[in-house]
Amino acid sequence: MQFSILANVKRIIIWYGLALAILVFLLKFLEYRYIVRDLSLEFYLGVIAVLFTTVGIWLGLKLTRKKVITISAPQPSPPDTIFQLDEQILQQKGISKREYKVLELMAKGHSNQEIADKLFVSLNTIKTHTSNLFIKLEAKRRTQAIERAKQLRLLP
Amino acid sequence: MQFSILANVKRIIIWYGLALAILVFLLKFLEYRYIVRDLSLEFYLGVIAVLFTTVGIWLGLKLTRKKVITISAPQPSPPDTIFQLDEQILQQKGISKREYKVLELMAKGHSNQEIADKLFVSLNTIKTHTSNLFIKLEAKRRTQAIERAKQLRLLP
DNA sequence: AAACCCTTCACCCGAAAGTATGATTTGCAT
DNA sequence: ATGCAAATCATACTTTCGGGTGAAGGGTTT
Repeated sequence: MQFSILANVKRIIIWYGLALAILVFLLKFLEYRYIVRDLSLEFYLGVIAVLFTTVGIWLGLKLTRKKVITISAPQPSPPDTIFQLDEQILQQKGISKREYKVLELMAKGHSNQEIADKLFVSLNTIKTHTSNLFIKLEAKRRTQAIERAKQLRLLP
Repeated sequence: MQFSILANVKRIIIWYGLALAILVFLLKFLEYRYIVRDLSLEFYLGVIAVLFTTVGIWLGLKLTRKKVITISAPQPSPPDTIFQLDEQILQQKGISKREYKVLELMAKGHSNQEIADKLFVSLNTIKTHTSNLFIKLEAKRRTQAIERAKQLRLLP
């Protein structure tokens, strides 16, 4: 929500006053022409109340529109710019193909065991790869390695 | 979190009618006692209008706060690179401010201890936050939580 | 006042991650 | 063939994570 609230308030007040004036005029007009005394004060009050409650609700909604939630809006993830791997940096950092594969799976949130299963190697092998990755990416943790890799355009 | 809308509406209507009745009574009473014809119809209308606009705004706020009304607003997500946090999803997932702060620092590659130091709280507190985050993001690991959060547009 | 959420913190325990070191095999280049 | 990097695996050990549970205080809503 990026618009001036103050600017809008002024307009709202103007509209508010205008609506009120028109309404009063309309009622006066009707009162002395057609309906006259058939309708009691209670009726008028009711009409006004309902009308302005509606206005109020509308205002309330408008003012807090940002808080309205969406029930189902699954983001179809990346409509982003097409990711282009920077292989130069890959070579520059001395990251091998296998290590990069591990890095990818790591970034997807897989555990070492899951990566091992996916690549049909042992857990220890993955540990070795990750350890080497951390050294080459100057990271202490996998989350740090992932962040580093994204900054280096090694990951989308 | 869903709850009975109908039950609330019934109560609101009752209160609404009651307030209206009381107001009418009050006005009638005043009309024939003290103020009488000094005040014009316009004045009454104005008072009623303002009053019920207030009620309306209050209602609007209450309704939106309770998330009863849902208006889907699927944003097309402009091709620019500026990250726009999707607060709707944040609320939808029930992620608190503190939890989000932790999530941010987590995504930057910090350990729980580092996050604790940065936020001046204990390690155990961060552990609680992360645990709750994993539940809310349906993740088993921090790397998975980060990946999930990025897909949900909660993180750049 | 009661119910509820957020934030904070604690303790325990098991699982996963990370460190260090060493070994074997394979493919590729000198 | 020799040397070397890559890939594989192992053992042992430390650190970090994560799950489960409980609880206290502050704030808001009912």
